[in-house]
Amino acid sequence: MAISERKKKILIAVVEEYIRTAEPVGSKHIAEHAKLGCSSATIRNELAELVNLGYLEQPHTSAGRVPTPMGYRLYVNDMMERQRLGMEENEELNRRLSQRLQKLDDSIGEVSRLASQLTDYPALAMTRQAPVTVRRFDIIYVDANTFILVVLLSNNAVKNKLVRLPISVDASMVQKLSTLFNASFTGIPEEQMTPVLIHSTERAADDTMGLSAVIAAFAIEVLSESAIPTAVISGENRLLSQPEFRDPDKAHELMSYLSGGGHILPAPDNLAPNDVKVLIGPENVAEELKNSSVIVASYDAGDGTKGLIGVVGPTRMDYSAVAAKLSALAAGLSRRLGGGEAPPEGMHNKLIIKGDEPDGR
Amino acid sequence: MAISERKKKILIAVVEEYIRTAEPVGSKHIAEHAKLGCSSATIRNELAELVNLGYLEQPHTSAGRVPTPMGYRLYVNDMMERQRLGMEENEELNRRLSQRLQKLDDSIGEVSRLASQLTDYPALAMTRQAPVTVRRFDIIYVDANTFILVVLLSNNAVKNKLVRLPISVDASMVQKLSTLFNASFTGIPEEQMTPVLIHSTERAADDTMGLSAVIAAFAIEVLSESAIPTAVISGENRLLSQPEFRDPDKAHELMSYLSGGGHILPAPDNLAPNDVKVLIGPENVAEELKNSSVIVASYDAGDGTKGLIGVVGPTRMDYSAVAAKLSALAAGLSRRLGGGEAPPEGMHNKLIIKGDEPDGR
DNA sequence: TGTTGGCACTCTTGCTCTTCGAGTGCTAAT
DNA sequence: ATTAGCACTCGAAGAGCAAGAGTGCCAACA
Repeated sequence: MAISERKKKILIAVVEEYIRTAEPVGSKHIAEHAKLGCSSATIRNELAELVNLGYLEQPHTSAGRVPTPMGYRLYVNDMMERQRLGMEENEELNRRLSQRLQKLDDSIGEVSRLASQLTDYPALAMTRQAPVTVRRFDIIYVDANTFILVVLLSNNAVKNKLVRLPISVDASMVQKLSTLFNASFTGIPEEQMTPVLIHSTERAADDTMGLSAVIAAFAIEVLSESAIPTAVISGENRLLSQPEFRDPDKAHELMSYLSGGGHILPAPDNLAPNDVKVLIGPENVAEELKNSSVIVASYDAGDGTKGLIGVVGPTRMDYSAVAAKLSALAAGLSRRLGGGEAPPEGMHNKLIIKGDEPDGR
Repeated sequence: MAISERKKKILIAVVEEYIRTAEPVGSKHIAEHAKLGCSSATIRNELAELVNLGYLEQPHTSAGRVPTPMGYRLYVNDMMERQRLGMEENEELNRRLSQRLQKLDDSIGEVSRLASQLTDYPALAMTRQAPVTVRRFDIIYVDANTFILVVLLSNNAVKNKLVRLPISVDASMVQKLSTLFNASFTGIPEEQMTPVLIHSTERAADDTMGLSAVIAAFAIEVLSESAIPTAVISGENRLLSQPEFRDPDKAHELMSYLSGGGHILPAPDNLAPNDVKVLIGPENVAEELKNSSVIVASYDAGDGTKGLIGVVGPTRMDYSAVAAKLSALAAGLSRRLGGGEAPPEGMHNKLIIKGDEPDGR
């Protein structure tokens, strides 16, 4: 159903004013500020119709109007100015982004923090790995009781583990095992690392001390860790600056749901890279999010790995600004992490450096 | 100044009841519940004196009494029942602890989360590394354009990085560099990895492609990363369930201070391992914490690395229970991470609560 | 001297009642 | 179709009031 041009303008005025002030918007205000050439009475009539159509509602009879989720949806779909970040702003963003990605660990956490800082809402970042395999095993012999396992994964991540043994092993055994594992454990998914396979490797190497089991266990652990998507949320406290969360119970409910992890973000794959998706109020599946909105952008980290950056806020959220920022952020990430083609702007990183992971224990 | 036995009992009653209910405690209640053989009038007299002495205060003339920071301090120093965790509870704790420490990465984050879950307050964990050095370099040659840098640090952590080069290198060069770095870059602190040293290595290896610089940069990066203490906070949202943070502004203030990082915890070293320290209200240095209390336990992660686990809450905090839990957690961590000698599982170390000068200002 | 019952006093909390103002819906005039 | 005008509604804010909890103090008592 098409609605008149004037209704659109009025709806826009209500949504944007409400986003700005969090107060119900009255007809008088619109008449004065949105420059349509008509009086508040006319606008009152229009507003009444918009309420009938379901785009607006009033908290009580003698208050101004507030957008419904349906109203926001119409606004987002058809009317929203698709903001673009200014040049300086974009550069600033990219500067901060590359600064953070240099950190050794936890780049996903850094991304999440950055998104939250930029938008001033709680933000959430996750990556979902395409199924990975081990591309290569290395075993560094440190001393008779100690060696370091290093595996290079198909997504170019490197994982390692320091292994200490109660008994001593000689270097040749380690060498032999390394060769065997590279022969039969590379390129296969976790499920195929069966006890049978492990056992046969053990025999082939004359390994009486269960080293094969240790190595295989590590491989399996690494692969299964990579399979579960990791999500990091940050900036939860920013919720509290929103007037709709002045009620500590509401705030607490949502915040503990958020800290619970990343069931928040929608299906990971059905988003084209650099696409931005908006979920308004009841459009969210989770009960806890029915009064909130979520904006998600996806990026492509190369090697089939997809990532999402999302932001959570009240339905009265600055969709336009947040969408623009997330979109720019996702684009920046895709550019930096994504497939081989070198980033156009990156004169400074001659070497393309890809992740690592510490271990410690 | 010594105060009478009865005053002590009354103070204890007030503190514990207030901790439980967050409501000012009246004389009648004490007369009925704390079984001293005297009437509410007597208690009123005693309460008035305790107010004069500065241990209690009343929000307004006709309300019950509430402990002052000084009152809490006296309670914590002299009167608190040193709680000990029950056997089952302790086992449960250790079970959950070892479960979490198995995770590949981010064990400090897991510790922080566990502490927060156990105590139901926001928790913070950090480690401060003793100065580390590289114990060993390994360079895994993957292909002509790619190799993996692996360094083993003096604290047994292993760090790695995948390096891709725009040009090709042969394996022998990599081998040579590896030997050279092991000869001159191991066992030295970051400051001694000077451009001069790097340059001389470069010449010694006939390295015209700046590989030495890449490797040295990685070593420096790793060492400097290890030097900065990392702190992870979690469970901030639990603040919101405390009545004293029903005011969203107060909650927001503290929460954003907390997410800001770990300036919260006090001097890291002057705590003996497994010691517990309590900072009450104004005893905290940070302005934002003057109305809150902090309980910290330290543990020894071996190799000179110290760690802290802390919990933040309102001054009306269950000092006894939280101190017991943190102490048990710290003991568990020391046992698992710490140097060779493992304290026997069952016997827990003596719980020492270290007082602070009640001066505050 | 320390303890206790009693009583007047104080101050918060929760309630109702009122006022005020913003914003509406409707009607009649343009 | 628009507009001015007006009566009406409803929430927010404040005043006033009663109830209740808890105190401080005094006089009596062991």
